[in-house]
Amino acid sequence: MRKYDPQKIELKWQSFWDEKGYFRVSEDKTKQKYYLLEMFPYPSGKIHMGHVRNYAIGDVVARYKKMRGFNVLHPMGWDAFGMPAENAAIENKTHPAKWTYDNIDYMRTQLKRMGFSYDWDRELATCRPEYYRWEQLVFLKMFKKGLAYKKKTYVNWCDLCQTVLANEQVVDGCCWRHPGQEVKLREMDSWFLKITDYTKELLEYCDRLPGWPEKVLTMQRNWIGESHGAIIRFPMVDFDHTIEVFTTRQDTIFGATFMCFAPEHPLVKELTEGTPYEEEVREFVEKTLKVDAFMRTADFTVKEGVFTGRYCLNPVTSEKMPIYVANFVLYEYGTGAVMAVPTHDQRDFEFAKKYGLPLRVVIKPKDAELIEEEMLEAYIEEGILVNSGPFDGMVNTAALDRIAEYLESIEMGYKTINYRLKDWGISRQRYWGAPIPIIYCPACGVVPVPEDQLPVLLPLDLDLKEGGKSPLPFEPSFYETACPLCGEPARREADTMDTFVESSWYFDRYASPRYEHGPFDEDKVAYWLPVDQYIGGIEHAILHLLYSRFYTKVLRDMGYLTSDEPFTNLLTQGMVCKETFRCSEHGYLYPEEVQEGRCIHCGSEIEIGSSVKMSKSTKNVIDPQKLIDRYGSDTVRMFCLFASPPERDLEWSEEGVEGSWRFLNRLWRLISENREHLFAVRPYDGSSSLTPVLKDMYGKTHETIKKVTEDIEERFHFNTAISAIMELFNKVNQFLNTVDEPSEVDWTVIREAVDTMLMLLHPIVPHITEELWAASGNTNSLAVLSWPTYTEKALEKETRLVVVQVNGKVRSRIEVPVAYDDGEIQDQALHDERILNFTNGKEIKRVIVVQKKLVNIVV
RNA sequence: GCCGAAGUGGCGGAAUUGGUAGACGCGCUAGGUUCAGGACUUAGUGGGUGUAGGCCUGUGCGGGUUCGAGUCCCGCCUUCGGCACCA
Repeated sequence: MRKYDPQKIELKWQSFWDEKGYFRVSEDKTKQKYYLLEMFPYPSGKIHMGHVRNYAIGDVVARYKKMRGFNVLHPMGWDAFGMPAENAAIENKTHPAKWTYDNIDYMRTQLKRMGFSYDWDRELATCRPEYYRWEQLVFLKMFKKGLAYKKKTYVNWCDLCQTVLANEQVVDGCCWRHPGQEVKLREMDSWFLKITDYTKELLEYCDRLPGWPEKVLTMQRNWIGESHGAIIRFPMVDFDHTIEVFTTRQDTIFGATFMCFAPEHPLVKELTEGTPYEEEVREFVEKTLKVDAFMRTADFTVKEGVFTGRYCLNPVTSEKMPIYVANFVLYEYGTGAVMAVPTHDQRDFEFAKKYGLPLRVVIKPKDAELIEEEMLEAYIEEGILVNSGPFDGMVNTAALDRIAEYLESIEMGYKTINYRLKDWGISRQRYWGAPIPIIYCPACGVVPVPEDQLPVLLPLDLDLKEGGKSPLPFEPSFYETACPLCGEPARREADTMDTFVESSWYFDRYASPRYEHGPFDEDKVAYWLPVDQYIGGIEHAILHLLYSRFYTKVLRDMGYLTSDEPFTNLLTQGMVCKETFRCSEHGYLYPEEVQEGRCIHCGSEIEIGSSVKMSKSTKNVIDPQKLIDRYGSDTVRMFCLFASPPERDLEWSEEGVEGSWRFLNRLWRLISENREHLFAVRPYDGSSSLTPVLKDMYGKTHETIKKVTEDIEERFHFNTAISAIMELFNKVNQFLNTVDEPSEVDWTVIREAVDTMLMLLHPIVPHITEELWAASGNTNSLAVLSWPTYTEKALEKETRLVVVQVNGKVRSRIEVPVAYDDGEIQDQALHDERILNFTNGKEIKRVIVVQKKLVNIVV
């Protein structure tokens, strides 16, 4: 046989699998289904190491499950709408559609070159009308159910994106796509999806997803942000309104001495209009809103506010409380207004001190007094209620419920739960997205596009505008239409949907991707869904994974789906990381711009930075295509799986890739050099008796099957699975190195070991294993073969190793017949020569024998 | 501040239920092969110490439980991730 030439054999087997159609699946009720899905890629241009790792992990599981007899659905598609396409199109003077479809074509060949076992017949791209028409249909159904609505409100705006962002897309007060680009609040008309209708279920089901990492569930729980408290009503003085406030501290109600509004609160304008305070309040509101979200919400920002000239009444003390507008009150949280209790809340305390507002202690420590004038900070510990009427003397935490009930009895409030989660803003003022199927008629108002007029096509014959502004509102051929109700001229909605809408249901569409009579063929969806195993990056812990859960529940309630949750099991793989190179002249450098520790542009010494996620901005990227060209995809796959367990970050290592390459070459040589011998015998079947060395190899083979099966099945720990196979390989190799002329029986045992290795390695490195499998005389394809099973008999041994400790320290290891019981083992251990050195002349206090594995002698 | 995860050789990482710490791979050292390099191959490789059999020590730090602790308990430290003027 020739030497290992991955380029040749990999292409050969890829077309073999393709021609045989091994990975095309249909609903087969006689088999157990297994839906394995990796997060679909954005067609950014070419695949990166993150994709390779994600899809290598998924492919092992898919191929393994197939070998285990499951009917495996393993689809692939493209998350194809989104801004990068527009930006690239403007830059390269092309069209987002062309850019996107070209990228898809290239990336598809790359994925095929990796040998992933996808059912390519199910491929979908979300930018195709055949896909987004159903998204528009579901939107209309949501609109009719009141789950999609439009409102004018303050939204997050990114200047670079030229669009609105959802709350989930704001990270540290900045745009998620543009770190450092501060998000501004802007008052706009926007479409929202009512995810808050499902808040409780989304939260409750966090406890019913045992297959999800605790980390992701915690992040989702945090994001939903449940807090138990009460709504309290404050009647206003000389103004016909009652202010409602949410608080978790209703126990402090007797100490509430003033009220604060968020600057965005619509009531602020009403309260001050035409009063002497109007001007000052307006100035303050404007000034505060100009400050970006991050600075405004930083805890070092000084608490500031301005008096509105209005008062309300404390519902339990009837005391007059001045109403302020304050920068620290968040409009998005609670009701946008807070009751201020300066004695027991630090923010309120600072605010009261600054503006000379009254303080009243209502909680005191158990064994001390608190005097308002002497307080230097708010008292926030547990304590005893004082100045609280009928509640005096109670422990404040115990009084929470009682005070809520009291407020309820006087109709001044009620117990409630508040959530941080807000409705999902999906309007985007961008071009490359799915049009929102709505028409505005001067006479009839907001009118949904009739379902039989779907899809509302995104026009492709447009020129993009510099800076990213959408051309849709400027394109009469798009926005000019007739009202479906009255037939008069009307205007189309020109906003498109957030691309996260497309990715919230694509996994359902894979069940029937070509279905033309609705979003889903219900029988097929019922067969395949939910996804049994979902695999992707942790960065989607709240965004995509929360939206998808919400959509699943909406689609279920519309009757499309029967499952409550989209993904039964979730694996969040770690990032691929690499150190960075930096030149004082040229900034970050690509690895190829560095030679012998120097910048190839200026020759100055480079600075090596710590290992961070591979990204274009830090230029610490490795192009997987170059690796494939050099080593083949099997080596790349193996490296990704061997270097670390999937949930952990993967540290890039050139030497590590070399190691995988060397192993595959050794495997190739082992089989090609012994091909005739292997070819001539059948694998050992366990019937004839074996020499101890051969019995050892036979046992090791079956141990390896057990270990690898458990590692893949139970833990997805492919790194240890590969280690185990390497151990078996080393054993076979060592045998061949020490025995000059192996006998026929020897070869049968070797053949079994080699066959087993190829079967176990197949999901990891499918091409080389197919080639070697065929080369050693097998006629069937590994891709459709059954996963090997181990026999208990093979694991049985004649002797076992027992560790002997004296006072917990290992002093000897003895080989005993397996038939020995604990007493016989103990006896032999006590008479062991090495052990006698430690026990001679000492009193043996105690001897512990553990599971025939270990003896500990206490002297 | 709250919540979560993690800390093991020169490096990536093993040790699944408390029972041989460092599997497997990389790197390194020495030898073989080679004109040389690479590739391949043999042996070694936590630290300390001894001519040697060996001994001592060792899983972030300090305690504890146990015959026995990387693993369990208590108290810290560090790193990473999430949430956070959340009322």
